[in-house]
Amino acid sequence: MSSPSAHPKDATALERLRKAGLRPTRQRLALAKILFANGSRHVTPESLYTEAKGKRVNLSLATVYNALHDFTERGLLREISIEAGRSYFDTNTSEHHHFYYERTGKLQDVALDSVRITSLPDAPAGEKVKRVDVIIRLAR
Amino acid sequence: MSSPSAHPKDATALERLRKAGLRPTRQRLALAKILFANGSRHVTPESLYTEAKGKRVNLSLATVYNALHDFTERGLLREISIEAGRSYFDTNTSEHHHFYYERTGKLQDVALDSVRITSLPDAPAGEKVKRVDVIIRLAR
DNA sequence: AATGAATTTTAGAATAATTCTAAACGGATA
DNA sequence: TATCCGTTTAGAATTATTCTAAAATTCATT
Repeated sequence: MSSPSAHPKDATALERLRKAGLRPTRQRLALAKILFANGSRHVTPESLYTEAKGKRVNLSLATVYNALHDFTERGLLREISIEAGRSYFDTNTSEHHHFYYERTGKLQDVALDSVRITSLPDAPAGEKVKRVDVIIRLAR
Repeated sequence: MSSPSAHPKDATALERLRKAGLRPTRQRLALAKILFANGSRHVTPESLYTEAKGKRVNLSLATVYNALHDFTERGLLREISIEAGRSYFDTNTSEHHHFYYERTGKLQDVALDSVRITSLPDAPAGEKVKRVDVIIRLAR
């Protein structure tokens, strides 16, 4: 096998991991390449695992869970909870919102400025607002 | 044992179930009494099961799941998904939002009018906006 | 290139939440 | 009261996720 940096996109994945302070292991590099190759994506651990396997990446499901959590902790991903019993990870870590297609379970980004929130309650004493999630649930 | 309607609150629970088209079984009545006795509440299947057991209501966890889903389908409850792997049910079915205390996993209602949303994107073609959920995540 | 310490990966077991199954039960109606 | 059909139940099954301890890999140092 050639070294990872022989391919153009590896540099990006490698840089990302380096900047995040994560050791660029073969598995993390492969996952980062899949996740950040194109635009914004939403994956579940299972979907990412299947996709990686499909690309002949040899790794275990536990590693996918580990990587998704590590990436999230280091700010490379954002976790979204929409439905009990299924977690989603979003490669778009900037502030934004979501459409959720209830029928299919798919997520779609909604630009931050297309939802205008002009008032919010104060945070209860001793607490700070960490994030405001807006989920626009869609049905036919 | 006295008949359920011998107690004042039973009438309310009974009525609720009747109106919703749900057979007022002993288990459903007991759960409805617990859920709707006071103001707005947020329960998990497990927490409601434990609470019912504590009150000497004899039922199984599966029944709690069944009842929560039946109640939700009939509009008596609203399901909220905040965290993967845990579902919450809210006795407040009117439109409103939530504070979510990440540390403790507790939910708190936020009045509809304390969050003013002055613009929303159009629903994608073929879809309708079913609901807009705003979750204000709190941390210290 | 070899060494070694620390981190990461892995398979499989363990745990947790939820759903399923099929039998027993109970509420509604005649 | 008899019957029908929805409901409850215990326990098994399923699904999602985390844990565990051993093996492998990375990275810094020789």
